[in-house]
Amino acid sequence: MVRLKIKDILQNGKTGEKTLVKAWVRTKRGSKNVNFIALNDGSTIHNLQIVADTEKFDEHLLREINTGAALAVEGLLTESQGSGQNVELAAEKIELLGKADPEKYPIQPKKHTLEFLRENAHLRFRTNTFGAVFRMRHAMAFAIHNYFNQKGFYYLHTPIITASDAEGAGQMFRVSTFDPLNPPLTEEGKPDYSKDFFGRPTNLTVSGQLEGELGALALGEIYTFGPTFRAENSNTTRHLAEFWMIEPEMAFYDLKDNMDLAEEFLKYLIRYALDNCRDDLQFLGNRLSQEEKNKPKEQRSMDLVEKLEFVLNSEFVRITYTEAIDILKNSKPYKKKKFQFPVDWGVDLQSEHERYLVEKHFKCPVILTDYPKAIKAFYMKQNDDDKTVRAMDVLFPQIGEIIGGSQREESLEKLEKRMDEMNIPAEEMWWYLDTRRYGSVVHSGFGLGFERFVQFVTGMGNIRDVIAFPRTPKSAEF
RNA sequence: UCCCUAGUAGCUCAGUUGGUUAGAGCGGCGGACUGUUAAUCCGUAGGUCGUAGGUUCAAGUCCUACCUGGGGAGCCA
Repeated sequence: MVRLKIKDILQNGKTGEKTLVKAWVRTKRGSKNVNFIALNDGSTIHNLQIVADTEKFDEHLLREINTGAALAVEGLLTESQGSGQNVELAAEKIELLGKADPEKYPIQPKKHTLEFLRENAHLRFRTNTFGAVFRMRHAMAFAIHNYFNQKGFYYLHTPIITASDAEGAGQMFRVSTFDPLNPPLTEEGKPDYSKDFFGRPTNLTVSGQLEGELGALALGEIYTFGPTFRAENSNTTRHLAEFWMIEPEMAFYDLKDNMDLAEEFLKYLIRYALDNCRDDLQFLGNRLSQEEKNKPKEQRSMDLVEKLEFVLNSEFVRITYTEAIDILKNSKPYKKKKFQFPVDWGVDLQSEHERYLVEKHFKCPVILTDYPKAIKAFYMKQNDDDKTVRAMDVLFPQIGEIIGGSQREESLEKLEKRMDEMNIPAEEMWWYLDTRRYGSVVHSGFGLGFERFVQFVTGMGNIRDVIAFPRTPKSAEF
């Protein structure tokens, strides 16, 4: 007999049909004559109710059907007499596949805090919340590939181990096969990396962008989607030491094309979520408003589905950094000295400033462009004013910068000059500079932090709750 | 890394200005109940009060250090 997924049973199951399910017990209730077992197999947020007449089954077996246990149940699908569900399974055969000791199993049918579940990350998939989050995470990953594939982008696998730290995007994790207590030494007494595995110092990648550009300048449009590593000692709800990033890179795209793509891309993903993840979104939305129901009304966030629809239907505001500074300088919080950090042309915007622009002033996603060159990376296209570069940051409500990108500098001369100014060793980057040497063209790209996007779309407040096994400072369990 | 905050039963928390045998709800277990919806009712077990020092006649409560969690900031995606 073929096992059916609970999602299919609830959607297409016909009453009167013999049905087999294999799943885990969420709750069991019952009286003398009948037991009700709520089963979940991960295919949907919804449970299938099993009805077991106590006289049909061994008392010992029924006693071992506890929360967390795995069952195979065969029976007739019937119309439900109760009000919580349309159909239920009248059990004829129950096999206990794996028991779960109720004295020890940590996930009990009660409200658990996210912090507790994080410490039980190996079992938290079995909760409604994390089931919904990880189904949605999958859907978003799938939609990303879908989007780029249908636009003719190629999925490029850039290296995870890299010898260049040219991007300077923070601290890197060293990759080495040396015995830390006893590395081969040079005559000066330093570790002799020429004897290490790669014959040179190597690290885990902080970005696939530079390699991505190499691909784009031949294949046309590429994207990367892979793990990224930062050894920063960041302890926030939006940082991980290991996270996933999407980095499209496109030949012949200028900054406007880049912005258009970023906006269309984000909207595609949001629409995909609304079209394909309704039940999970509904559940996560309800969870959120439950959590916030004690907050004063003005502090509550918008309903999750409403928020997604709002972003989908709004046009992202596009302004320059310089215009943003003007707006901030004329803002109420600035005049009342409410901002903690200074606002002046040339300084990087702080999250309080970004949040003001997005949440208070424009009340919709904002794309900021043309930042001062001093606060941006060496590879960004320099404007004719000699002060700014063709950078773009997409700012979202609540999470701030979700996308950072730019048009890339295609002039070899300008790029070399800029690298020299910023003390970036051009010799080591000969392969990158070769793209500007041979057939250089206008091109652009951006990076999207996958977990931050999943946070946005699920409404989860802490980034550690949208990745299965979070890696953060002092934390690499599981 | 900095600032704030917390660590008491499996979980969520209470524990008065330091003062006898450390409490509740949920969960667990036992029982009752003719279809329940995280069911309900009755009963019951369960705690070296994060770790190490210190102050005191007396520390869950005060002090110091460390560990871990959470919130905010910085760095950034």
